[in-house]
Amino acid sequence: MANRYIDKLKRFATLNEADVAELTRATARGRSVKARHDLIREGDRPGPVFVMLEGWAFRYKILPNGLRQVLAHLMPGDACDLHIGLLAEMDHGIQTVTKARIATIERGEMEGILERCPGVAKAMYISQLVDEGTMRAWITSMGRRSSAERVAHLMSELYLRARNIGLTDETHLEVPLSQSLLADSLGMTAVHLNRVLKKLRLDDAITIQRGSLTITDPVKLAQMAGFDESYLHRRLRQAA
Amino acid sequence: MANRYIDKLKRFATLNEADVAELTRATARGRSVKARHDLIREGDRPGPVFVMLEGWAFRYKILPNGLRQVLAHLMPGDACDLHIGLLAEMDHGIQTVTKARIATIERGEMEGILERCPGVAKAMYISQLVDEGTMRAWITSMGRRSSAERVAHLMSELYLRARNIGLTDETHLEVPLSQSLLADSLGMTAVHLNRVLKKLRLDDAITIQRGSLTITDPVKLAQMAGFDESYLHRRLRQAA
DNA sequence: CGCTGGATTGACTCGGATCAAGTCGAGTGG
DNA sequence: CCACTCGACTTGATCCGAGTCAATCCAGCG
Repeated sequence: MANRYIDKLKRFATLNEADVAELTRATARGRSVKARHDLIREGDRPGPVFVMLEGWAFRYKILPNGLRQVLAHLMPGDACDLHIGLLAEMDHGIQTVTKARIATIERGEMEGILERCPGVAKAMYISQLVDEGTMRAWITSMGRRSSAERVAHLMSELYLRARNIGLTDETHLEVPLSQSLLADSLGMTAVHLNRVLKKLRLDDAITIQRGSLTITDPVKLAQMAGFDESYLHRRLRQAA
Repeated sequence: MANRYIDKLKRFATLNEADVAELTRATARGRSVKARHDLIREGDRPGPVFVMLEGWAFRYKILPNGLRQVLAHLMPGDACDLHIGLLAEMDHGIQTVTKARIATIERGEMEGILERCPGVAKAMYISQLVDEGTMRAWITSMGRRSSAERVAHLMSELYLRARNIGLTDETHLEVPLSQSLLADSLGMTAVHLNRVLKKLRLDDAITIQRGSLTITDPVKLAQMAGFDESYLHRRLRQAA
């Protein structure tokens, strides 16, 4: 059975059989969760590390005035922070978008894995660095890109990440995110997002319809996004 | 002699004498760097982990069109990513604001410390989680707060972080950041930042003059920022 | 004493928010 | 099978926060 988490970690470091066995064991039990369910809420005490096996989720914060900001999208193979258990409480919530299957790894077990399997530890740390790079890209987008550039950039990010885990065909990808969720990801209103999407459609860059994203012109999209894919770190340091 | 890095780590976990000795040794040699000097540039291959002993610096990205986005401010006691060496190249640069003193810890040495000193490792991981929380707060600010709220929020962050390392008196703090640097931190223009600062001054919330920040009304400031200081994690998990 | 880089202010423009109607599609129940 | 409903998407009209452009102002300094 496919385990996208292990597949993803393999992209970051060489895993030997023992590593894979250990990871397979740790993520064997997956529980199912329904759509729009909070896996954890802001203020909660962190539980075990968890890993998305199937389905999408997102990290978010709610401001006192009720506004929501999405902080990251989690797709199959993504995990929360490795050391999440060190903090007393969550500074943000994580909610599923779709039905999902989630594996949880208890804190002690995670520490054991990091200790026993240096290859896995390396892959997990790289994965975390990549996630941080994505956050920096989001800050940059929010601060210094126009709304059309922001949309193009997010779509590029989602497309490339999905492609890395085999969720795309040539130009096409299932994106189960509503426009209001996308708007809350990009720091704009749903109304304005809708207009930007229309413009991108008319410019023959991308089309989103019923949860299905089509990249009409990848080059144009990447250009208008000012997208630098190196931040998703295809170029990893080779040496040990 | 004061070592703000060790002081800061002590806030996150209990360090025994061996831990302190190890850290003292590792950060003993500090080199001096002049103001406005790039410690590392986007695209560079990461070198050793480094730690700010004195002075301020900032992480930043430059977009193709020349716009700059500041991603984080580093003050004494702050460090770059622990595992920075795992990546092939930097996705952002780090530049000093003022003259600074920097300690560098080679990769092998850092691995040794993480292995030999679990207390230090824990403190460093918590410190990194706090930095990530700060990034999430920035994304939230950029996406969903008005410009005045953003300014108030950043000033609250800087004040509290500075207070944690003993750089403030009651209401007062040296902030060596120019208005254009602040504007690039907050995703706005220097002109508009200037107007917002004026408004905050007239509202008797804060005053900035010649690099000196005065918090006139801390309560008002925190209120208008919607500032939740728990994200700087004063409440850490107690248990081992 | 004039030069220079930051800070400040004013006049004007524009991107994106807000407010207000619809429209469309997938269920749901009669 | 069709009317009803509800949530998500679209579109238009208007408003306002923030950007842009362009002058100063001011302190520090060679």
